[in-house]
Order: sequence, then C-alpha cells, then structure tokens
Amino acid sequence: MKNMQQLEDLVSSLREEGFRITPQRVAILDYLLGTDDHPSAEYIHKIIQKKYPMVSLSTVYKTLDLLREKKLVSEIEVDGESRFDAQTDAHINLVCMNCGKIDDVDEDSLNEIKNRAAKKSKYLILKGSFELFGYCTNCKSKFN
Amino acid sequence: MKNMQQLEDLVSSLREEGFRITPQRVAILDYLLGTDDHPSAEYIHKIIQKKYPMVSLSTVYKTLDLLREKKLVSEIEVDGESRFDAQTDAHINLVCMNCGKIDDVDEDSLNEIKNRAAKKSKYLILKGSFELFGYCTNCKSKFN
DNA sequence: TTATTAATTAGGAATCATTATCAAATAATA
DNA sequence: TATTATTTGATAATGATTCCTAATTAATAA
Repeated sequence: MKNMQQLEDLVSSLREEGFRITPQRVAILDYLLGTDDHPSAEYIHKIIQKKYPMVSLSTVYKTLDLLREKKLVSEIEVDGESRFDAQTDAHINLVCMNCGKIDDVDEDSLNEIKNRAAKKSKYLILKGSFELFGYCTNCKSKFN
Repeated sequence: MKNMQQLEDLVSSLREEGFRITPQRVAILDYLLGTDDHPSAEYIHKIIQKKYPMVSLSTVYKTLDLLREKKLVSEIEVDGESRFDAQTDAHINLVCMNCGKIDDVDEDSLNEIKNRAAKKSKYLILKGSFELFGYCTNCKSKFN
C-alpha cells in the first residue's frame, strides 16, 4: 500500500522534528492519507472514534493545527467551518452547495496565476485557495 | 460621481423587486460602492455608525445577506469571518496574513478555468472564490 | 395628508465552530 | 525504570453569525 509508506515517512519527519508520535496523531494522519474526502474536524473525530474511542475533539483540533503548520494537510474554509485534505499541491476545490461534498480538480495554470498576481501586486504570496461552488452530479438534478 | 449613478441604479432595482429602501440599506450599499476595502460586517457597522448612529449590527448582517443574494456584493471567508466587496466579477483576492488587507487582482483566465473544471467534473458551477495569501507590500518587510 | 399594513429594524439571546485552560496521562530519554 | 517535557481530555471561554420578537417605518391607497 502506497499510503503505508507515506504514513511512515510523515511520522518519521514529525519524530525527527521532535514531536511525539501518539496514537491519536497517527490515527488522524492515517485517516486523512487514506481518503479523498475533505472532512471537517468534527467528522474526523467521529470517524476516528470508531477505532479509537479515546480520542478527544480537542486533540483532533490540535493535531490538525500541527499538520497544517507542517504543511502535511491543507485547509479550506467553507460555510463557516474548516475542511481538511492531505492533498497539499495547488488544486481547485469543487464544493457542492447542497451536500457539502468537495472534489479536487487539477489545474495546471494555478502556479502561473500565482506568479502573475505576485508580480502585479508586489505581495509576497505564500499559499492559495481556489474554490468553485455549485452542485455535484448527485445534487444538481434536484435543482432544475 | 460614478458611484452616485451606480447607487441609484441598484436602489431602483431593489425597489422594483419589492424591497423597501431604508436609510440603513442605502448607507451600507453606498459605503460598499465607494470603497475597495473588503470590510467585515462589524467593520461596516463601525463605519456606518459614524454617520448613522442608529444602525444596528443585526441590520448590517441582514442587509449584507440581501445584497449577497441579489449578487450586488460578493463575500469571501477569511480567517473565520466574512468579508464583503462590491466588485462582483470574477477576480483574485490577495489577502495579507498580517494586517488583513485584501486587494483585488484581475485575472482573465478564471472563466476558462471554471469552464474546464465544470467539464472535467460534471458539477454545475455557480460561483468561484480565488484567494492568494501572503504579505502585502507594507507587511512583507517585517517577515524577512 | 393620513391611515393602513406588511416589511424591516434594534437589541438581545442563542448557536456553533474553534480556541484556551490546566490537571492528568504518556512518549521519549537516559 | 525513572524522569520530565509534551500531549491529551474535559470543559470553559470566545467570537462571528443567526435567531427571535416587539416596535418602527416605507410604501400604498383612501
């Protein structure tokens, strides 16, 4: 399994930086690496609890903070809540305004756009967030 | 003044749709048309109160809801709060992670990107939000 | 101009995601 | 195995936004 190796690498890199490797952290990272959902903190908590009933919501939040800071997960804000994703390369998030599903779409031009905006604006740009909102294939039939 | 005409047009269109034209609504719309800031609801409230002390924060929220629904203003979520903008055409928002300033940058390719993503994904896409985060010209010198 | 009335406002309470706090538990180390 | 600094869990605090409702008012018609 690809994710197994990926998980071990990320765990090693955290350990090398002096962070402790707790079952909670591993469980959360493991879950995020194995899904292309874009779960909220609360949803992650609900899922993780099935396997590890002793994981608290506040630990989920703190672990996500850590992973975000280490750039191991990306975060987007949708409708007043944060959603997380192990896909950290620049991409577009397609957000369904009905069911809340989020799909990733690759788009090669995002880096050029970033560079153009940086040149035009003189901002020092560190990250980007590209969202398109609408209805997914399942939901759009309900809005005719 | 360009904004005067623009304000009257928007007011007329609201009135024609059966909405009442209150001083609160006019004041908020007027302010948004005259600035390229991307104020939060609370900031709008603070500014409006200087001229009209009797405008409540809940009215600001409700007016912004209305203007957003009528697509007269656009909204982006940054750092847990909504920021508003009378610029409703597709554009990039450059967000300073230090001072919170937001600048608009035009980018012609956004519509093509939207169309490509729609085709790839089969989503029905209704709107987009493109943000780049970093440090503005004033703030970036502090982060060397 | 005034009366009517449905839409709107003000103000405060409620909500909800997130952050803060801190005592208890534990991963890393020696 | 003992030590200790980090991390966790439970809960309180925060803060933006939404909800609620009586009072106000814009629009309309007499």
